[in-house]
Amino acid sequence: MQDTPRGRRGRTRARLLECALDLFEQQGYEQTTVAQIAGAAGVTEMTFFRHFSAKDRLVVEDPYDPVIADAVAAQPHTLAPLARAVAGLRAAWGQLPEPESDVVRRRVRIAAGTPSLRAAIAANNAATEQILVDQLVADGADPRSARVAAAAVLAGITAALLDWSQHDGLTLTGAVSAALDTLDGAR
Amino acid sequence: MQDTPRGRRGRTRARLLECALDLFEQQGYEQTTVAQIAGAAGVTEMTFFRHFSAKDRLVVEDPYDPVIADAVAAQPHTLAPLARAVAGLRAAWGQLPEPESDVVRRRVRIAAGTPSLRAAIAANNAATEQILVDQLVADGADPRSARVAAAAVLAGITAALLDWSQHDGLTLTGAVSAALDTLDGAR
DNA sequence: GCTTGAAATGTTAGTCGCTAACATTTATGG
DNA sequence: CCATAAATGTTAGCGACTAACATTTCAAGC
Repeated sequence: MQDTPRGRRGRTRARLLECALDLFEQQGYEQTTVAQIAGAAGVTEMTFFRHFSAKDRLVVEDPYDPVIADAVAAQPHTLAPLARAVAGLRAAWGQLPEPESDVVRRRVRIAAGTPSLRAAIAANNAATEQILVDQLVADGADPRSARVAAAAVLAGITAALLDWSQHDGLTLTGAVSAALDTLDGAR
Repeated sequence: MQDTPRGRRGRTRARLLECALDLFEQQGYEQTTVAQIAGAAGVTEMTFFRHFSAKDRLVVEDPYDPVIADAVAAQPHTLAPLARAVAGLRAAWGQLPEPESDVVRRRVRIAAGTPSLRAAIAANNAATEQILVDQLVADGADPRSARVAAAAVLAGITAALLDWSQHDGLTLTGAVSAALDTLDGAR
């Protein structure tokens, strides 16, 4: 009895999301109006904003913050901030539930081709960045280095995600893993 | 006879910028309306948009793209993508004209406290990122690694800038230099 | 079955960022 | 002094988003 869609309520949200992704893929994100999405879902513009606080929330999803802090904390404190952040994210990734690549890919693909959405993703990463910073600092890292390392790692992973979404034949996990290697200084 | 403000024209742009920064600092970016800015500068809303294509352009400035490509190209191709990007930016920074810290700090400080502006900065970095990627790839780097490295380095430097703007007693150059050290794997 | 109360949706009206089409002023320079 | 172009103004409108208030829907208790 968590938040599984039931009754008519949960359905509306799902319908809005589905209609929106369809429209975005057909005619582009910027060209699609909220009124169109609402209309396609058989609902009012007002209702749309009751389910999604903003248009970009259809594409940008909140990250898995809680797992990350723990994973970073578990890394050896002898590493430099960047290396520790990388090691932490590598560990965290293993613990995350394998996402449904289909939906994720659709969303990320749309985001990849829309500058304003890429910006929205970056803004969304701010929360995760803060968690990363807090954990690194709590483990004795210099605050300034921690912030730089956290921002760099998240941006690197995000870049890998955007790239992954546009080329078939790559696994999500593989793309992220390769990105972490690069951030670790690997060729 | 270049673009030195003269007559009444060049003054308008400067006045808009000045009034805007004042208002932003007094009441915040989001709370300040374009109409207010225009009014304070004794001009119409329409005229504002003739000088700045969007509200955020008052704060987010275009980067110094051209220098970067050359600097990256000059780095030894034996380095890994991340290391080469860091070395390139380090070299590029030395060639850039020392900016007027006052104005820069004002703008960055405003951006640091405004999520939507941080997003705008990220969007603005996209162009520079592409240049970095192109140069790294041209020098033989793997495209995927190049993208990750470029995104990471730019995000790291941006994070350092935002941090620098909020703490007195730091030099811009020092902050950037320290960020590059962190990205290089230094403690 | 009927009522009740809350959740979901609708209506209306408005703000703000931004654009377009067209008119008007202002400032040179020949 | 006049022609021409740059700079500014006017009006109208779109799209994202918000607020205040009215209405429908639906499940639970009597």
